[in-house]
Amino acid sequence: MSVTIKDVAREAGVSVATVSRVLNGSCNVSEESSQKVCEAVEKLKYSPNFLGRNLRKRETNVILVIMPTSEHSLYSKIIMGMQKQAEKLGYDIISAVTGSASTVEARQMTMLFNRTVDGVVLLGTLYDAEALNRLAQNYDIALCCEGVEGANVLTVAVDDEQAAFDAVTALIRKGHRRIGFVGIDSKTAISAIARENGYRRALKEHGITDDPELYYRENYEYDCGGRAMEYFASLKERPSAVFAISDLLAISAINKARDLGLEAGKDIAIMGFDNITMCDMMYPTVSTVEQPCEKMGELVISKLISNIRADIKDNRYYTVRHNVIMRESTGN
Amino acid sequence: MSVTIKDVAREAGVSVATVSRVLNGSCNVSEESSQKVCEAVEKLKYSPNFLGRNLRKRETNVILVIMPTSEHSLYSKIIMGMQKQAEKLGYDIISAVTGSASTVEARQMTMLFNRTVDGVVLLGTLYDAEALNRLAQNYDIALCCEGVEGANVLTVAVDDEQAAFDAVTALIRKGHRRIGFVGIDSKTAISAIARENGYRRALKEHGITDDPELYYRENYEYDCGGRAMEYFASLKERPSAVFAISDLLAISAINKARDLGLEAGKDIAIMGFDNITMCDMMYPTVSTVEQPCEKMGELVISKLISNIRADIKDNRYYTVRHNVIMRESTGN
DNA sequence: GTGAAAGCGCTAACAC
DNA sequence: GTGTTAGCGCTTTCAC
Repeated sequence: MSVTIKDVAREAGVSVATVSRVLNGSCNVSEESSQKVCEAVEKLKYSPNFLGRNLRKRETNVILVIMPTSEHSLYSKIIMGMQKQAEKLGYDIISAVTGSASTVEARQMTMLFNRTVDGVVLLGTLYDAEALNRLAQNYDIALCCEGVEGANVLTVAVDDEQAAFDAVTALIRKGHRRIGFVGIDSKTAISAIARENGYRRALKEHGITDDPELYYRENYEYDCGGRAMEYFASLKERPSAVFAISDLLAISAINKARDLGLEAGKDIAIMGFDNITMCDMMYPTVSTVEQPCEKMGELVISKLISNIRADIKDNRYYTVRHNVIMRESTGN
Repeated sequence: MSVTIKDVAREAGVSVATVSRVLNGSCNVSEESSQKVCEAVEKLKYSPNFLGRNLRKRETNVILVIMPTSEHSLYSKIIMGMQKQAEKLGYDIISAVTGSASTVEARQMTMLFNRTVDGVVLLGTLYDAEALNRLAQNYDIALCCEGVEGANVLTVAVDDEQAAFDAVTALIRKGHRRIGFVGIDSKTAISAIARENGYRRALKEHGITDDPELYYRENYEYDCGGRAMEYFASLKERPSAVFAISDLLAISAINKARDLGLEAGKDIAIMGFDNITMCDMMYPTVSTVEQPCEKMGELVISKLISNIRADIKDNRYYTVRHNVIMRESTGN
């Protein structure tokens, strides 16, 4: 039923080797043969079976991106960057979503183990450092956006600590001295911890005392931002500003603040992190820290493909430059 | 370097056939052999090469989802539904993003032609009916969310005409008689056209004259919603309500209305379509038409997999039930 | 219950 | 410049 290289060879009156040569752009083939093969391909509507080709060549030229959710504009933008770079280098990018389930992630990783793809980039992962290090010995993997403490694996991310420091410093420069922190209750979320450290360092370097009362930690779910705001509003001395480690949390906080009669940007300054697309569509627009998504995507793909092709693997941690963006939610 | 089935066979002291049987759960294998094979697999950390397996079996058990953008919560949710159903049926879902470039879409489709995947579902496509019909003769494809006029291809979507009718009727029931329409300037976007038709029928059935002045058509870009609102506001007799065929357009319109001193839900009612996640996070929250995303994903995967396995293909157009959701942007 | 061997579609080494 | 052929890793018939 399916037309194979043999059929093309027969139709063109040449051997399969010649057909293969034409298809793969080998120079050692006469103009005439080439012509005949092309006609046969056309006539039979032949499309080479890549299972055969990939099996033989032991490569697929496909990279799989695994992410917890596709409903995050940050990831979408990073993937666009990956795609751009991959195309230049002759690779295809496909993606899969785990829904933050480690079983699903593991299942998707089998595409790497069973050689269906040449490499994987993990946009946030549930694997721990030990597992990643073991994997990296036999396979080409990379982390993007979110590193893992102790993992000696190719990683591309912003300097979360410095980025948070810069964001909180921007709030301090606007005169805020009492700044609430909305974070994550986790020992493993390395970016969340780094952002918290950046917050703390900003306070310290500006001589502001670190008040344990001003921390709210839960998880990345939307509603947590609102709960944080409720908590802050309940304080006898409520903060004049809030730094949330994700835009979604910041947006939730902004909305809850309004319910409580506080207008973000006027009564309270609120700052997020990531610069998701929504930030610009909100009322008020959301101040935040931008990650250079496209650049991150391009970089991680370049490096990963180098690894795929090389014998010695580059397992460095690449830091890309962030950018604090001030919008309406922090006033003015 | 890579460990193969032969290595396992040697290690276990059995033939490759037996190893294969164990791996594929065949019953015709002794407890003892099975045990030995499992130990060898464990010891060698063997993972079967699916290129070999898939080549031999002529199937991959992978379905590719191609979409214009991954930055659309509608798509994310549909894919979650697909994944759920695919897992039940022993398939994996991978996805790829075209960025609305037909060249990219075509390239991604080659994964289907070259047998890297068993089937494709298109979440909106740039192919025309003729091309789709030709493709469907040789390959298993399905459309989801957005049908194509004249394409005899398995499709799952809401009844856009009826959904728009219901949405506009809801506005009319709230007392609006002058309702602006924000749509798309296209002859091929079947869902956009259907939604426009639904708008028109709602007016007609409620005895409202169809005023050509109340149409604004451009494209799906965010800013178009704002431009529509500027246009409506410039009218001598501006509409008291606006129906946009996408939530993004509605949100853009809401924001622009505010800039113009009009509060959505009070001074003007604004309604969207899709029920993207953002609707609930906006101020005001956005009234809209919900598509049953998860259900659509499950259905299209079930049907597509049936087609993959069957000789005669089901190319019907399946309609799923929508749901009008009234929130703050339409008042009360 | 098990093994030998053919063959899935392709590429590439080798011979001419 | 071209053809023959081995073999990528796997499943599956067939024979025992």
